[in-house]
Amino acid sequence: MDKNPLVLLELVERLGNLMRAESRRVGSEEQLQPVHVEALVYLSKANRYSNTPQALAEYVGITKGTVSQSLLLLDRRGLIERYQDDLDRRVVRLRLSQTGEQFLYDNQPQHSWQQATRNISPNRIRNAVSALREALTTLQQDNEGSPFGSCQGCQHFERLSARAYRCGLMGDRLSGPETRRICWLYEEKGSGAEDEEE
Amino acid sequence: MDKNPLVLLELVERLGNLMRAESRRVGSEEQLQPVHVEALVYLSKANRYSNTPQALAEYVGITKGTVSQSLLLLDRRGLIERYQDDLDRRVVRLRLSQTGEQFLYDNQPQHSWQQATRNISPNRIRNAVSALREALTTLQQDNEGSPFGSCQGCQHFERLSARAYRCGLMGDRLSGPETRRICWLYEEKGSGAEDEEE
DNA sequence: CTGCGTTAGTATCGGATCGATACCAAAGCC
DNA sequence: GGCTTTGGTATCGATCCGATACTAACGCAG
Repeated sequence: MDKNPLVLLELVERLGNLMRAESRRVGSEEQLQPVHVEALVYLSKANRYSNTPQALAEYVGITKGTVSQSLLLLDRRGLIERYQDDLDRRVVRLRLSQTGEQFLYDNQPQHSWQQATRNISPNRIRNAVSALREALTTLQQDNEGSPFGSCQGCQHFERLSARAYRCGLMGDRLSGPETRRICWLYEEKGSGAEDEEE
Repeated sequence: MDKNPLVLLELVERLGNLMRAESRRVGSEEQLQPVHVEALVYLSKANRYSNTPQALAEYVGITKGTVSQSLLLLDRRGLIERYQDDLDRRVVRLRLSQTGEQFLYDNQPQHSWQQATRNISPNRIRNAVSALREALTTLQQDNEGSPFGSCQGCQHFERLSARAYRCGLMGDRLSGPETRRICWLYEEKGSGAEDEEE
């Protein structure tokens, strides 16, 4: 009786479908497609290494060409701002505009989810998170995809002092809040060797 | 620090995106879109109450018109069969054809997921399933959506004897395997009062 | 600095999804 | 028989999405 993993898959897919429908509902009054809402939510959580079209494309799983179109639309609507990177003038950096922030604040795409999970004990949620995180990590490795994660658990993360952090890969100082955002350079803390217990 | 639910949402959405990408990959050689693969997988798990275009539409979260198109395509390709219901001649019943079964068997859309979850202990998976199931139930209630579930946990499920089951709502006898398929008439067993422990 | 390969992003095109609307046929109910 | 409701289908227009080709900037070698 080892079909519990498939049951889990079914739940994940179905919840994903429902939340996509929710994105559709939220965006419909502003004529936004689900993928646009997803992009806005992503940008609200991206850090300085992941706020580019490329990272967004990889995150949502579509090609950079398509993402480029969506970003043009969001820019025309004034929901995001695009500006050039200082060092590498090829890369475009993205951030939510004031209007974009307001849109998310007004529409709360995640509200129904928070309602739906409010009666689940923190402990069970932590357990579920840990199980799904493991599935995600393995899945990403198998697909050669980029990782996406936040500083906790990243092997490049360094703590300089009580409230000063640093990314060892890029060498940048990081603020406390920034260490909790989505990063594109995330690499699982290998802790030396792999555990291979049966 | 109660943002764990949002972390869970992020994981669910990202895993959903990855599995959708997987569906795209699986279907690409047969020129099938992700939604077609999803439909085939759904039909492989649907029971006698849920193998209709309507139920499928509700399950994947798109309109019945769109689903109708997809089903026409799958029919033309010989992956599914459509036949009329005996009692209500408006309703169309769907089932996988031999070719459709073979397609799923050859391509194993769920293979990468099973790989990704093979090292997660059954216990953690069970916990995750239970937490997500609760989220799903609440979400569906809030959205007035149909439930979708299998007989275990459904209030209409009756056990006649060791190996004989029955759906109390429809009055039909059910075989053992059928009690594990996806049903559209699922209603959560209320069990009187809710547990509200902290 | 010149040339060459690589990378980030954009533009364009065609195929396909998707929602909206209208439509048809069967069922249920007086 | 009429009337409403329900399950599916057909058509249309908007939009996404992948594929391809393209531009501009970086990096490196010499």
